[in-house]
Amino acid sequence: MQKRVKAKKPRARMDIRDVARRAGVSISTVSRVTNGKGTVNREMAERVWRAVRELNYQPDPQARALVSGRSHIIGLMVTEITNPFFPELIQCFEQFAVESGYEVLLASTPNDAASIAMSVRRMLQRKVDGVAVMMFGREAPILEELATHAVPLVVMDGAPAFPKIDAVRVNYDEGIRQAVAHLVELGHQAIAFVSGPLEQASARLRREAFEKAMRGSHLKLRADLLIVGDHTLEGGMAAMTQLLERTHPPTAVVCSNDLTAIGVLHCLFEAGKQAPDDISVIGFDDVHIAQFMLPPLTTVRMSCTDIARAAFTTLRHRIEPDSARHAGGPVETQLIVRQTTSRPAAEMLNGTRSDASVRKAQKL
Amino acid sequence: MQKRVKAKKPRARMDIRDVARRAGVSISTVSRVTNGKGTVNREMAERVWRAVRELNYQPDPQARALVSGRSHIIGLMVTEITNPFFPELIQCFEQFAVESGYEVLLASTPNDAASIAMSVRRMLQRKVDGVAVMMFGREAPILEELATHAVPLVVMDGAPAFPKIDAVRVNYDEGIRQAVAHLVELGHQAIAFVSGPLEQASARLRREAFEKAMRGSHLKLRADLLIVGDHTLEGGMAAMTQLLERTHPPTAVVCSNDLTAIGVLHCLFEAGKQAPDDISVIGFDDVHIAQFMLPPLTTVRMSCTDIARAAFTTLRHRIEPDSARHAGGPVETQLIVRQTTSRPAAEMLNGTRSDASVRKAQKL
DNA sequence: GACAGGCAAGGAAACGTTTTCCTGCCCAGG
DNA sequence: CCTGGGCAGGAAAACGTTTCCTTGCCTGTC
Repeated sequence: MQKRVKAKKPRARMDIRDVARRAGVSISTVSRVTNGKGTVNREMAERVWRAVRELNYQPDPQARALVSGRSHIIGLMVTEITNPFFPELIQCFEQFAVESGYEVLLASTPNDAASIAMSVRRMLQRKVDGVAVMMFGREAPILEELATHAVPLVVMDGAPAFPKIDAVRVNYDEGIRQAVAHLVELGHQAIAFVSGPLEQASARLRREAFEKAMRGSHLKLRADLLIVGDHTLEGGMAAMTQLLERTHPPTAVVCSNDLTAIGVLHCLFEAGKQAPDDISVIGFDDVHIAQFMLPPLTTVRMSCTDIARAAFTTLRHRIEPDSARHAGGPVETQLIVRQTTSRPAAEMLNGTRSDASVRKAQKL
Repeated sequence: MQKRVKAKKPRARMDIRDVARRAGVSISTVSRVTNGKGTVNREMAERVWRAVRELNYQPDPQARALVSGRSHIIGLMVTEITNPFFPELIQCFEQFAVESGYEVLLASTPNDAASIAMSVRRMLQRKVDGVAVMMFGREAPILEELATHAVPLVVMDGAPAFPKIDAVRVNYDEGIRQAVAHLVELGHQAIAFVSGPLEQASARLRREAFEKAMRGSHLKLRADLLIVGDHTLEGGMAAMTQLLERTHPPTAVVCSNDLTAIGVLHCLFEAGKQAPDDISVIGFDDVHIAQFMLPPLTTVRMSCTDIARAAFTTLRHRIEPDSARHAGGPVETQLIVRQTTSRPAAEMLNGTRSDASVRKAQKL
């Protein structure tokens, strides 16, 4: 009776019962063997594994989840998926997850409370084992709801919004310090900063890093050169427009992310100016496309692989306390000098405006 | 006995039994009501719905999937998630999916056979109700394996690789015809085309569209101006490098996607030239960032919303035959003229090379 | 030598649904 | 008046696992 004589439908998938039958053991034993829980005889385990291989048995995740309560799915919540940094991050994260036998459920929500709440609901309903969130403005409601349900959580871009929440720590200070130092060395004195939306922890942290860096130099921090943007291309344009209207415009601007910097570059272009001749520009993230800008963008690099790894490892450690905890310190950042920075034009130092071509002549 | 006196753990989630009890009906009735299957008394249905609302009952997807065999999850397989067109597409797709009560399982695989096979396995294991694939080189193995398991499938970028597979149709011809016509009108005669990897259906289709468009003009199609690229920034650079080495270089180049065009722009920059003065450049996709290039990229727009909608609707129609089928024809494409195209420099028409600054003078 | 204790393995309950089967019931048609 | 058929709704089976409980056996200790 090993094979049914009149098997009407050759069942698509192998059952745990099939394995048990083939190995000549009970299904409990098969379960114990495949999950590595409990104690089993060596030789018997061997038989089970062989049967598993021969039948190409793969347990049904749904059934498994139903009884164990663990879905082996990790939720990944992002806003602004349009920011090219995110796809890179998502890909890395997914890779780590898959390697460890997890699946990734994506929620790319608009940044309004209603959508976010909806996404959280969906995650909860699917019984995700953990959630990684990226770049939210107001993460409080999420954290609350997820915490209520005891879902492990990690925020990927900075501040531990609540003491109990894991966060991957990023050393924003160093990269931005390098950026400012680089500009100072080139002779800049009026340096502007275009931040992201300040509800975002990462945006706040970056701005604070800038302020710290400025305090560390001999330069004074001019409040009129601190613009709050929104981490988008359009935001970058708007910010630069404001900056150009200042009576004493900056000679350099550092941006909270690359998208903003690209927007700034574009604004300059529309105003008939360009980096670095008229104004030096520095971005943040080192998105892949940054080096293809015209001219290639000087920016601060932050490794998405590092962030993804840190996030996943921390999360996994919460889910399976036996797994390795994240080793190593914060994710480091580092200035990459390309071609949007140079010495400020001489007359700009006096705070007067002038025509770019004239300045070029002077530089020669 | 409505409330248990000594409820030890207030169960996190409401059960179908709780609803049944509260509504004073059997669980079968609750199931029938919430799924809209079978026939139920109006007034009784009302009672059930009220109980559902009051208890905030949400059925457990795992249990539901276990018995019904349908997971309400749709797999989304993409390669090259780095291409900024994809995030936009993903977001749209997810939105449509969520609106219809589906979840999206993301698989952003490298483009090698092993990874793809693995992703397919994962999808199968999770019992996805359908799969949408985007931009694969060799989709054959996927299609085969998925077809074996009778999983509905839609390919999002073009050719119906197999007669039985759904595909969202895109009218590549029109946009590219407009692009070529635009260049012809400006007076270009030597027009190059940088294609994507030809294993990709969409890349082939776009190239054929270009050939068709050229045949439709009085221009002759020069084989030495047909470069095959790979849809990446680096590929665009490499292609332009080749083109510049031609004894009779083109005065205009149309690219199979925006990334390629941006690579081309960058190559020009490194060679001390620039669009459109030295060479006109046209992209394809109209990625959001295209308009922020310096100068803003002339390109062919293809709506990611349209594609996502078409893909999801077709897929859903396969999954639930009662749902609406996709209405409307192919997704249309359309030239967006920005600033990387202009009349060719006079002396370029003779096929000689010259210095850009000299040419600028001539133009005045 | 009896008995406690641990270990290996099987049996069966449980997880939360959908779906099949079955039982009344009402109504219409002969 | 009897009967067949459809409809509303309940009981129970099924889905494929994990996990708890039990049993038998072996070992070491008093």
